Amino acid sequence: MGTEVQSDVAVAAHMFRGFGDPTRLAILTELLGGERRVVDLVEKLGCSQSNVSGHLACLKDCGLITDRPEGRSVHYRLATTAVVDLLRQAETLLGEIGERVELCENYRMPR
Amino acid sequence: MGTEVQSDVAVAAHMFRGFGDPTRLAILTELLGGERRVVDLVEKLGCSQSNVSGHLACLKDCGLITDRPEGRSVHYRLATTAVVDLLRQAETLLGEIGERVELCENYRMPR
DNA sequence: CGGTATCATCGGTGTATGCCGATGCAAAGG
DNA sequence: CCTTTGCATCGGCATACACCGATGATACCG
Repeated sequence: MGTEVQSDVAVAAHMFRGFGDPTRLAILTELLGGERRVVDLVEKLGCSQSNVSGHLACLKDCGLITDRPEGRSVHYRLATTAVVDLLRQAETLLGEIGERVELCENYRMPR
Repeated sequence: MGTEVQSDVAVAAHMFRGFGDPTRLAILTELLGGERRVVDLVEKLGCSQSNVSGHLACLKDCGLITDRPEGRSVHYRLATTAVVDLLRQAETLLGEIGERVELCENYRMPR
């Protein structure tokens, strides 16, 4: 019982971590606009292709996104509307505490 | 606009990271049951008091929780119902992809 | 006043992970 | 075939950060 809750918390934290990286979140946000190819995301985000592919693999394994291979390219999209709902709820929360979050420096090294 | 979106993404990712640590998420989950003292959380979570205090400071600075000093003890609680809503939405999402998340090993979790 | 309880903060450490360039690999096109 | 294009994966750093024990700081109690 107690351990089960612990496990649930661990899984939930794992999922939140999927959203907790700027690059991954930028990918998810971009996918709000519909399917995107890897090369499109690379151009949009301005980071390396290997980096984007790595994050896509993570998001896919986590079940947050789905892929649709087509010829040489692979199209990615959000796996479920529940992801959209969570992002929208996050926007709501940010509307209330957004300023605070920016000020939080407890776990943020200067360099 | 573009840079603004980037900034928003960074802030949102920062907030998600608040939920993305097992200990912090366990704290937030425990606070779903109402106000808790630090010592209560320490006993419940079974980790060091300094660790709990550190996470509480982070969550507080991020605006996710609020504190209410009372004598020697400090009572913590969720700052807004929007936090509750986000946690509930996360449960919904986990209900759909929870199994997948457990299998994701691209970016391991800290122990 | 000492003594104790509650919590915050500091210093140090180990590790997870975000990043890149290089490489591997499959699908189109000539 | 050979080349090009689109992705995935590997090897390797660099560092953010989660953790603990020790130390302060404050309020309560005898």
